[in-house]
Amino acid sequence: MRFSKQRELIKNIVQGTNSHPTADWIYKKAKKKISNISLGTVYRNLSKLNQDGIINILYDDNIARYDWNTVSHDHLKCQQCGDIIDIHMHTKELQKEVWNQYKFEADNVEINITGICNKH
Amino acid sequence: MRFSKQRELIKNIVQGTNSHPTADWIYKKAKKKISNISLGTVYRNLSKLNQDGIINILYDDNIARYDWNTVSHDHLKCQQCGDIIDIHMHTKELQKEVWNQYKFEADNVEINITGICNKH
DNA sequence: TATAGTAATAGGAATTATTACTATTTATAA
DNA sequence: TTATAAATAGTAATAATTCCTATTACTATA
Repeated sequence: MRFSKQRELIKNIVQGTNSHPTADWIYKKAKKKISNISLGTVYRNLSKLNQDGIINILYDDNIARYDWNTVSHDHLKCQQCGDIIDIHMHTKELQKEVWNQYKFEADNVEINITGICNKH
Repeated sequence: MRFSKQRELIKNIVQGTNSHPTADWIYKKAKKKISNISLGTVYRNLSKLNQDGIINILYDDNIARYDWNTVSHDHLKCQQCGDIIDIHMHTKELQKEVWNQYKFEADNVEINITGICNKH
């Protein structure tokens, strides 16, 4: 992958926040540094960075959000403030269970939990 | 909730398939019976039926799919054929765990597992 | 039963999110 | 340097969803 300052900026923006930003949020932030950056560039690079395992995509209902954390894949979503909190659950047992029960070869297990976070 | 033949039809379409259809699929199917039904009507009624607990919404990446099965909330998604299989996992322990670890009051736990199903 | 008032519903337009296309620019390697 | 392949900006297209206003189902009254 060839270097580009746009991609570098986009990567830094994602890696600089814990807020699981949307493409649009990243675009607005990027515009402050490169004023003529295009939204297409943002989307293209986000998906490229994801393909290379540098960042992670998660889907909050029907919109894509981006996460620097490529290890833990579970999330708590607060229904009151909308915050999304990264957590790590032990999923190996679940993987075994779906094999035993359904003969399904699990590759990735993702747990999304909604509720009320400890700020309320 | 007032009766409408559009909603009745939409409910029957969702309840008549195991394929976790998208809004667009339901719309096309509905058009065969009510040719001028609008996509907005389909969306509105799907979300109304969901609010009333008659059907269930699940998100396959960023597109909404609808499920007659309002009990089991976990899914296996095959990466080969795209099929989505309803399963039921025990999530009470997970609920307890997030309370103990994060003081997060879990309301709903949803597990999405991707991999290869037993047809391959 | 017929009618009038009203709130829910419908269709279609509008909005939002994402992807595709193309002419131009830029990073990199010979 | 220069060739060239990849990336960009800008714009148009598509996809997914929500909003707006005319229409309709339902209820109470005559």
